[in-house]
Amino acid sequence: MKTGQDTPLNPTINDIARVAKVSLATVDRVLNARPGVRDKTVQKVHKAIADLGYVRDTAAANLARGRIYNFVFILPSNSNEFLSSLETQIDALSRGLRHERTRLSFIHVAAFDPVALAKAIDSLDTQAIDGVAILGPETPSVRDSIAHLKENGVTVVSLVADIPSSERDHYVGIDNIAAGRTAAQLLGRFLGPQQGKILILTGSMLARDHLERRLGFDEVMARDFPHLQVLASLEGRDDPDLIERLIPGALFDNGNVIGIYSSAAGNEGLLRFFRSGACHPKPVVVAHELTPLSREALAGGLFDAVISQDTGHLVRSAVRVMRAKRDKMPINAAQERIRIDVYLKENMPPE
Amino acid sequence: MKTGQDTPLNPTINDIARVAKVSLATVDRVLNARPGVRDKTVQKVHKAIADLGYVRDTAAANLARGRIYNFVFILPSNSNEFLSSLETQIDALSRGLRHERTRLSFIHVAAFDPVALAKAIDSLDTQAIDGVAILGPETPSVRDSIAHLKENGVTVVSLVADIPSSERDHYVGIDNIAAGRTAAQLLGRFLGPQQGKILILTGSMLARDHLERRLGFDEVMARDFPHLQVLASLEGRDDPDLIERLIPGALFDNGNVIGIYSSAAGNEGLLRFFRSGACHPKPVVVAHELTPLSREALAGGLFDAVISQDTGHLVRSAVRVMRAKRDKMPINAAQERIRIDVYLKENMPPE
DNA sequence: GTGAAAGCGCTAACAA
DNA sequence: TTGTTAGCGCTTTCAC
Repeated sequence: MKTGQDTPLNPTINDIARVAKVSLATVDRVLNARPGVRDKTVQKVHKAIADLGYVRDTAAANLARGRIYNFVFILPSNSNEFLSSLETQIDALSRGLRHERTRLSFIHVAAFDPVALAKAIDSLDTQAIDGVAILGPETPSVRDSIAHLKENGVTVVSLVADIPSSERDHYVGIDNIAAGRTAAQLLGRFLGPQQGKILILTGSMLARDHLERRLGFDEVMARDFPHLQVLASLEGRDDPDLIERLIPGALFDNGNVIGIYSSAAGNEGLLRFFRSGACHPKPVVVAHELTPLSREALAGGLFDAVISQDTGHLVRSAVRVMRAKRDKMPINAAQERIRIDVYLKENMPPE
Repeated sequence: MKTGQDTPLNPTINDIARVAKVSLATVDRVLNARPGVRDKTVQKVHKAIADLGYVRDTAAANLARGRIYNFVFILPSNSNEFLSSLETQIDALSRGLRHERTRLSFIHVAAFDPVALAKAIDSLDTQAIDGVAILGPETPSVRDSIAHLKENGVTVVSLVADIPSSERDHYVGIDNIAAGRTAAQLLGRFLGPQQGKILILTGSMLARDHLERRLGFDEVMARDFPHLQVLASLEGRDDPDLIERLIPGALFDNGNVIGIYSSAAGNEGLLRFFRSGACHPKPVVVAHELTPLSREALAGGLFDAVISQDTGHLVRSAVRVMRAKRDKMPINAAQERIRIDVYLKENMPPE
């Protein structure tokens, strides 16, 4: 055995109270940075904490506090499979967490609409809420609204698309540049030496995740596959109907499209187009997000690869991070890093 | 808002004691299936539990119990990057869990040696241990040793390679058949229409994970890529030196090897061979496990794809599962499913 | 500024 | 067979 040989019991607040020669209440005050303690006393306590290597037992703390964490997810009101999966996961986790003093809820805001998003954020009751997870565009008004949340002590995480210029505490989602690079690599390798054009479906130029994917995609295409010509992005606004209408024209105008990178939501439109039989030979397709529809497409050979992020992990991670930030506890970076999942029909998870 | 609208506080044992008209102690006895309660009383309590929808607060329970979970990992004494990563993760998690009443340790057993494994399991002090995670071969003696653990109330999970014929409580690891299928798909797609032979490096025929990978690999090769000829497995016993010695002969004997599936540990040997410059043109290579060495090979183009399982997830999942089983709590299947990660040089996680 | 004491939800002696 | 009571580690009144 290499670890856990001896079992020196962890010090408790009783120990530090004893060592610092103060009462439990005082230890608690400095632990929680509450006012009304003389500076000298604070020092004494901190010294004892450091000397004993004290780490607070959050489970016991929460039990005593009777605290209930209240977290809100703000999501686009758009309807697509990825979002409903996210919502399903929130509901499921919410049920599981009812018995761990944590309440989750979500609200909807018009997609790609920074003004509506800012308004929704501003309308939140900062007194009643401990943390907010935001999936939406990055604009000055959104940044301001986030700053306002932070001022009022609310923890903020960005979800799926980062808002790095804001004061958000953490970003929960994949590295979208790397995701775009991965898509390019797959498409390029699968196509082999043949020459032709690549069509890119995106959602909106306002969505940071979509932009970043395109960036990464172009970079690898230019570097490794110069014989493939990447066309301008088709903006589908994550809307299946719009996408279905746009595709035929784009394909016809350009000719010789041998690959498609569907980098946003709305796969349904693309699939409807394929199923109409209007496309021979079928281009190699790399799409995003594993959903019932994309699974089927993968299984049936309509999609060749799907790049995905696990919505369950996304939601669990957002909640863990918001809790940790709230408790001023450290987060485990490795556990919270959302993986860029690559799915072929062979490694799709069951169900 | 869709969820968490109202906040009906969860019932506690006080509530069920009141409803069932018994004392706290009796409720506790029923809850923990302790003896010495009249059947009729048990019924009453169960009814109250059901009526109120009571769910035990494990955090409070553990606090009161002062219980310390003691979990042991049994790992091959083999030295390779995957195993050391696993050990690093165990150590790291162990440190993090010191303050959550959980102690982790690991012991080493000669690799691919069922007798040594069974002996190691038998030598465990079942009184002092709450759970064991086992990474090793599946044989009758191992099964018996596991049965013995179970009889003594120890939770058992199999790790990385399943031992389905035993009474293990859970398997923590990837679906190795699907992993093999994925490798075949990648190799086949990357190679395109060219004809040639595929070399397979395996560890040991005793290792169930290795066997399953080969199974899945062959299935997809036969179905989708009949123009590729899959050779017999080269048994490298996860030993870099042995592998380096075996490869040249295998390549020479067969000729026209255009793809390699390195399905076990010991990538180092393969890489040393490549770096000796003895191989032109370099075959397309799909390997297993993301490690410092395989990262480098991926980045440098020596490996074309790496199939992996996250050792951090593996360890965390094993611990969560052992804890849940110990507490007779349900596990979240989705969270505990270990993903088959596919890495290209583009989507390697940082560091 | 500081401390004493009650209590969060549960368990475990010890009595009865 | 059942109940009483004193904690687990921490927070939070309410006094001093």
